[in-house]
Amino acid sequence: MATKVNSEIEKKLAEFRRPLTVGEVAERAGVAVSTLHFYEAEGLITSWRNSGNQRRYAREVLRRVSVIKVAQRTGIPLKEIQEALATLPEKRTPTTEDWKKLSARWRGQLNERIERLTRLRDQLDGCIGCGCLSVDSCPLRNPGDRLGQEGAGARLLEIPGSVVRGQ
Amino acid sequence: MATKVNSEIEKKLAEFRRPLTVGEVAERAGVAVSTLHFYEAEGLITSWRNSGNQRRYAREVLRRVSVIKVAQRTGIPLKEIQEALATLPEKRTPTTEDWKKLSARWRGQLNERIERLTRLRDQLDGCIGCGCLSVDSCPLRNPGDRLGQEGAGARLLEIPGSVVRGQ
DNA sequence: GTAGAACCTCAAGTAAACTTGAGGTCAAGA
DNA sequence: TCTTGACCTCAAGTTTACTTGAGGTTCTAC
Repeated sequence: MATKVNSEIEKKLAEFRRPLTVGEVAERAGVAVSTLHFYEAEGLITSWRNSGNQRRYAREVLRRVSVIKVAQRTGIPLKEIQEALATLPEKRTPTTEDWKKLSARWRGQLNERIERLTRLRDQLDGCIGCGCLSVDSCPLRNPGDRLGQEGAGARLLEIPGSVVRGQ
Repeated sequence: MATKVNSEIEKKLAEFRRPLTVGEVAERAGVAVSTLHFYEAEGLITSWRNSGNQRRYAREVLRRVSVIKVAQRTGIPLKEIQEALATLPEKRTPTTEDWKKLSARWRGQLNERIERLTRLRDQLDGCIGCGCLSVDSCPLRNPGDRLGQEGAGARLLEIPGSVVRGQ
């Protein structure tokens, strides 16, 4: 009897530990299969291959993908996310502590973004309609923080060239 | 004597009304010349040509460019900025009231973005390090607002395909 | 054992917002 | 007049984060 119960438990354990296919990861993580291919190529996640050359994933990858998406929503570019993830231990499965460090790292950036946007909103209220926008002293026209303004998109657009040489 | 003073004043007025070249606009607005070409091609600003086919700008363009840049920093994509600017009167020079309408329109969006980021930060604090990230009930993994998340970059990245079919 | 779903690779395409380059014209000062 | 800097056009390149497509293999269930 006991052996029967044990084998049941083992079955479940085995199922739980069973590696995931790309399709499964895509489904559960809510991303496209092509995205997983892409993340792997960029070194954000890893996998191994089965005998037929198909990708297999450890369950841990689900959390990784979640973290990637959360970080992206805060406006952090993939490259930075990759760097942050690279600080996670490779040998052992990352612990709660490991993840918390990442969280702390990103929380600061998020706060900065929020502050910048808040300042911008306050200035927008007072500034955009008035005459000062056409004058050099307007805070909107000459923001102190000219680099790394806004998320991946805007950051890309404001660093190279135009802003460096002007503004 | 009076005529001399008058001619001085007229000189200054003429100087003030003198149309600007691309180079001048670029310098004063803090953008690259190529950016102005680009904005013009996209219908964000206008110019006329002199006899030698060079662009000339009304001074008003400086304010327009400022507004464009401010709007961009709030995370509004150029296309939307173009649409908003298109609501400005073409015949007369836009008044303070005209600009205020734009400001109001964008302030709402800015507020939304700030709120979303703030929620995200609060969730990040409680969530990323805990176990719930791997579970479907985690707010970070299943944010209620899946569309139009974040600025131009992220919005682009989250609308098409992957998210629609998953998450 | 075979159909059909799922997977593989690699190249190319997409979107936004510009920049860079080539090849040529225009304007202002010595 | 001549040189040099500022302009012009148009095509192509850049970055991020993926997606799409073509052409081919593997898995799974009947």
